[in-house]
Amino acid sequence: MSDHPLDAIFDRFISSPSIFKNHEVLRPSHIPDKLPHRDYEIQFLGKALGSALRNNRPSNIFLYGKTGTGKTIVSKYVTKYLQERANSIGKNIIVSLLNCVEIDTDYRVLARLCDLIGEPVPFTGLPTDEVFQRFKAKLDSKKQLLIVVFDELDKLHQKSGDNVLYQLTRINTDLKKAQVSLVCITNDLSFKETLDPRVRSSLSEEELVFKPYNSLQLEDILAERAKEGFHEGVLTEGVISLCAALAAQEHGDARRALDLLRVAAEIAERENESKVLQSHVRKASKQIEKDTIQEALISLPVQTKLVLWAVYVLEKSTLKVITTGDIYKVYLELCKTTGLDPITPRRANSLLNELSMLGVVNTKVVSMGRYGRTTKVSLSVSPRQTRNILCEDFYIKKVSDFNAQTLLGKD
DNA sequence: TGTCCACTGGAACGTACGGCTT
DNA sequence: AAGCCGTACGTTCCAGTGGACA
Repeated sequence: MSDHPLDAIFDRFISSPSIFKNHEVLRPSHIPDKLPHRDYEIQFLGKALGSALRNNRPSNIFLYGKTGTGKTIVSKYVTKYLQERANSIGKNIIVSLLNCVEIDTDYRVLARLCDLIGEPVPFTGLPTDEVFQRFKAKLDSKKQLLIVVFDELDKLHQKSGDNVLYQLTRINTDLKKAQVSLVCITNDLSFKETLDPRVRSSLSEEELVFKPYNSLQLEDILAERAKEGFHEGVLTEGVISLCAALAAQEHGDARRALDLLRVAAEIAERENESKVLQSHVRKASKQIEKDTIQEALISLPVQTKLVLWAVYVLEKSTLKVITTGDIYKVYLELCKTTGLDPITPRRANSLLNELSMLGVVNTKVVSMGRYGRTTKVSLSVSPRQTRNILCEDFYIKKVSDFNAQTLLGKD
């Protein structure tokens, strides 16, 4: 017991005090008591939803703003307190926050809402219409207000259209006891134009745009959280402002700023330092970028990985410009070697577009006149990292030393 | 000025699967 | 057991297109 190989490491955790006082406070999901620089937004939403306490159905609300501008947290902040106050006077308000990145079909939206009001439904098997009927019946079984917050609504709309939105905006005419209000959040400013006009007008009875934070405002936000999150004096001079400045470069994203600060402190702790230094923040910045890419790549389906590998292989070749045609040629060869059934060019093209959405590759549609119209593709993440991550895959391993040169030479 | 390449990207459809209702 | 339903992944078909070249 005295000479366990982990003793040295574990002892360090026991003996030296943690940098963190409360780790949770530094997560973007935490809702603090104060939200600096969002007073107006909080008041606005509070006024809009407050009418619920007076038995009126609140207007439907549209919230715009880029990522990390506080849309989600302000919504949570306001609805949480609204629920508390409603409970204290015996009113029944249910709030459902739906993240449309995960809940991206009509069926899933309704299934989630059903779960919430105590009408569990299977995750597949029922007609969507049936789920809606059940939801409506259960909801109307007593007097209550349901506030549905659609976070990143554009993702739901993109995949499944506005069917469910239409139904939900109309539902109040059918309900006798219960009422439904909608809060829609999106970071796509032009999104509203793509909605069905009927849905659009009833969804945006009220509207609010969240402006990005500037560097100073981000500092305030970080300072506020740091008070609770860290022991006193562990953040050295300039750490907070560096986090703020780095995040402000990326359109004033508060989530990013918080992540930077938290990860920087984690790195400091791992390095057995008692204080967080600016160098830790820089390391954190690199680390976060790396993690994001890794997460995106590792979970890709095999076919997508193979298409990406084709891009990688071509990037390594002497070719100056990579087009979809070349990628497909290489892809077919990769399929031969790995023994996988190839997908069609059409499908490969879709996968390439998905990779572009993820920010893994750059794509640009170009016309080469006589020589047709195609898409120029390039890797937008480090090739070395792409290789390291993809080569963990069973199939990619088989083609890890594939050389595009011979193939291109033949043509 | 018109042609025509090498695709792009929308739409409809097919298949496999888990899981429901009757 | 039969008949649906939603989801994921893929195919087939094909009209549309930007711009270098004859």
